[in-house]
This record gives sequence, structure tokens and C-alpha cells, in this order.
Amino acid sequence: MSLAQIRYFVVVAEEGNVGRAARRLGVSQPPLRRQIQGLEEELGARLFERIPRGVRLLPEGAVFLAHARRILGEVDAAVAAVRIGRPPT
Amino acid sequence: MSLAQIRYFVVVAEEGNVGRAARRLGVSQPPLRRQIQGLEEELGARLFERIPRGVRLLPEGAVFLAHARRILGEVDAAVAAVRIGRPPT
DNA sequence: ACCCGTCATACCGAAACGGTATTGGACGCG
DNA sequence: CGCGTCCAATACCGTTTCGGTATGACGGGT
Repeated sequence: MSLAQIRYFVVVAEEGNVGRAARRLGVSQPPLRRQIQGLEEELGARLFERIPRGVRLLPEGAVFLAHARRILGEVDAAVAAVRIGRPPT
Repeated sequence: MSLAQIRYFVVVAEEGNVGRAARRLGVSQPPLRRQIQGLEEELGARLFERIPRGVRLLPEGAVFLAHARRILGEVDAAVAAVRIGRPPT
């Protein structure tokens, strides 16, 4: 599992649409879909289901989403903590 | 930044020795060193200094270490949460 | 029936990763 | 003061992973 996968997952969950999430992330749709699929396989759980105009979070996806946001928040905090007193050179 | 880098960093910090950390992680020393170097560059801060028999955490490294452990703990929690009720098939 | 939106699959080139071999540098010992 | 030892650092290479383009499959709406 990678941080990129987690970030991708959060955006797809927020958009409910893989293609739109891809545009927002600045990547194309196929790699994004593959990363999500890889995440599902690694977790051993399906996170989304297909619906007419996109995808919808399954219950397990919702559970993971909360954790995912926490992880990304921690990462940001870690970066910020190290950068204190270190303006962009 | 990747989760692998964070995991590598924690082990190097614990061992105080890149080569030993590499053996413990099951990778070889050069890639491990490069990952650490990449992490330092991305953070814009040096995390270790060289000492006679290995490396020593700098103050900023210690700050990052605490965050790193939290991140890894959150990741484990996320995985565990999704796996509830899903014993290894 | 046709078109449009969306995810899925196939294939390819580029970038990242890890491995082996080697070098460089500092400490410790005679 | 040189020499061996113990590390991290660098060079180079093969493999794997990743992202991109092109295309297919499936459904809904008009």
C-alpha cells in the first residue's frame, strides 16, 4: 500500500466518479482505476461498487475513508513539523 | 514521500546503522540509503548525521520519527479495521 | 436504434526500485 | 605514521512499477 493509493482513494470516494477524480488528480483514468483495484486486492475487500454514473462507496470503503483521511492528515503534520523554521529556499 | 520510505526511516533511526537496518528490512544497503536521502531531500531537512559506527538522528529527525510512528500505526489500524470479520481465506 | 457517459482492458514507453560491485572516508591499532 | 577495518556513499545495471494512449464493453437516456 502506498500513500499515492490512499490519496487516490480519497479523491475517488469524494467524487464518486473515477474519470472526474482522475482529472482532479492530474492523472488519467486507467492508472487511477488500477491503483484503486490494487488497493482493494491488498486489503482483501471491495471498497466501491459500480452505479449508473460512477462508483459508490461500500460500507467497508467508508470505514477505510475515515482512516485514510487521518493518515493523510498525519503525513501533512509530519511534513509541517519538520519544515518549521525552514522557509522555501 | 512513500510509506516504504517512512518504514525505512524508522528502522534506520532505531538501529543507528544503515547496513544493519538494511539486513533487518531484507533489502540491501544502497537502496535503503537512497530512500533515506530522497526523504531528506523531499523534506528539505537532514535527518541523520554520520558518526563513527553509523548514523545518529538529528533533532529534526527525532521530530519526524515521532510522526512517522504515528503514521505507521494509523496505517495498521486502517488495514485492521477493513479486515474485521474477514479472516484469511 | 443511436449516442453519450463511464468504467474496463490491452499495450507501450518512461521512471522508480532494488541488486552487485566498488569507492571513499574515518577510526583504531600496531 | 601507515594499515586494516568498518561504515556509508557512488556507479552501474536489470527488473518492476507506473502512467499514458487507444480501444472495448456496458448501461441510460432521448
